[in-house]
Amino acid sequence: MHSFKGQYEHSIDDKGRISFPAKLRKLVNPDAQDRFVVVRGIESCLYLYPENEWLNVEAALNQANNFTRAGRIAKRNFLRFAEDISLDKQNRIAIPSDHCTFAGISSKAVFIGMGQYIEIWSPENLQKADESLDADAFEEIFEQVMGGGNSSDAD
Amino acid sequence: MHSFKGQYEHSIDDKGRISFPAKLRKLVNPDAQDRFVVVRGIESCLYLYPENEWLNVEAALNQANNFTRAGRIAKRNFLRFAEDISLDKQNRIAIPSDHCTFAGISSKAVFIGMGQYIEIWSPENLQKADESLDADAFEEIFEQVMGGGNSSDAD
DNA sequence: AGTGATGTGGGAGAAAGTGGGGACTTTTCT
DNA sequence: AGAAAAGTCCCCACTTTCTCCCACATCACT
Repeated sequence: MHSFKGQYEHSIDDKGRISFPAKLRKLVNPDAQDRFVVVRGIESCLYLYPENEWLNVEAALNQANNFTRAGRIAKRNFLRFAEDISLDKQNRIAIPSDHCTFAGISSKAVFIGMGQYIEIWSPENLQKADESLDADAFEEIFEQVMGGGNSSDAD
Repeated sequence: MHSFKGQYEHSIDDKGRISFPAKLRKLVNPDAQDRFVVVRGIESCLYLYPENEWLNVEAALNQANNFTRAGRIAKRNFLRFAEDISLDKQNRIAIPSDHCTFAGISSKAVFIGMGQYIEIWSPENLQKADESLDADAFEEIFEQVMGGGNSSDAD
C-alpha cells in the first residue's frame, strides 16, 4: 500500500518550496503523514523518507558504536545531512538550501518513487545519470538485481 | 523520538554565547529542557549531552571497574572535562573557554546531531576531518548501514 | 461545462539568529 | 578589606528566515 513509484517534475518557487506530488502523497503511510526526513543521497540527489521509514534507518544507525572511529564517522556523516521537514498546508516541502546546493537543485526538481523512499533530483543531474548509463549496462544491472529472486526467468 | 540530526553553523558573540539551533532544541527531551553537559570529545570536538542522556553516560562509566587501569583512565578523562551548562532565556549556551580552546572554537561553531548527543566543532577542524575521510570507505559504510535499514524492502 | 483537486505565487505575521546595555556576583589585585 | 576587573544573566532590539494563510490558474474527472 505504501510503495512509492513514478516520476514527477515540479518547480520550486522563490522561497524554496516544492509541491509534493499528490500521487506520492496518497502512498505515504498515514502514521507519517506530513512528516519526512531529507538526507543526502549517494549520487547527487536527495533521499526523502517518510517518518515511519526513517525510524528503520535510525534503528540501523543506532547500532553503530559511538566509541569506534568507523561507527562515529558513519553516524556523523549520515546524520549531519539529515533534516526533518514537513508538508505545509498546501502540501509543499521546503528543502533546506544546503541540500539544494548539494543536489544542484535550483528551479525544478524531480521526484522519483523508490519503494520505501523517494529520490529528489535536479533535472540536469538526473539526465547526466541517465546518459552515463547505456542500455547494455542497464540490462546487466537489472539481471544482477532481479535475476536471483525471479525463478520464472529460468525456463 | 528525540534523535538529534542535522548540521547547523552559528556564530559566537563577544561574550562567548552561541544560539542553540532551534531544530535541535525541538528534539531535546522535555525532561532535560535547558540543561546540558559539555565534555571533551574524542576527536577535536565537544560533545553536548542533554541531561537525561548524560545520566546514561554516567551509569555506563560507573560500571567501569576502578581497579583496572583502563577503567580509571576512561572515567577520569571523561568526567574531568565535563561541565554543566544550560540555555539562557534566548536559547543560547555559553561554552566554557577551556573547552573552546580544546576544540579550536573561536568565532563560529558547528552543531552536528549525533542521535543521542550533539557534537560541536570549529568549522576548521570539521573541514580537516572531512578532508581526511576517504570517500570510497564512507560509501561502503553508507551502503552497509542503509542496507540494514532497508530490510523492509523484502516485502 | 461544472466541480473539486492540484500546482504555483505572494503578503503578513511569527520565529530564529545576532548584537548590545545594564545589573548583579565572583574573582583578583593592591 | 576595599576597589577594580571579569564573568554571568537578564532584558531589549534589530534583521533575516520561515511558515501560515489567502488567491488564482490549471488539470482531471464526471
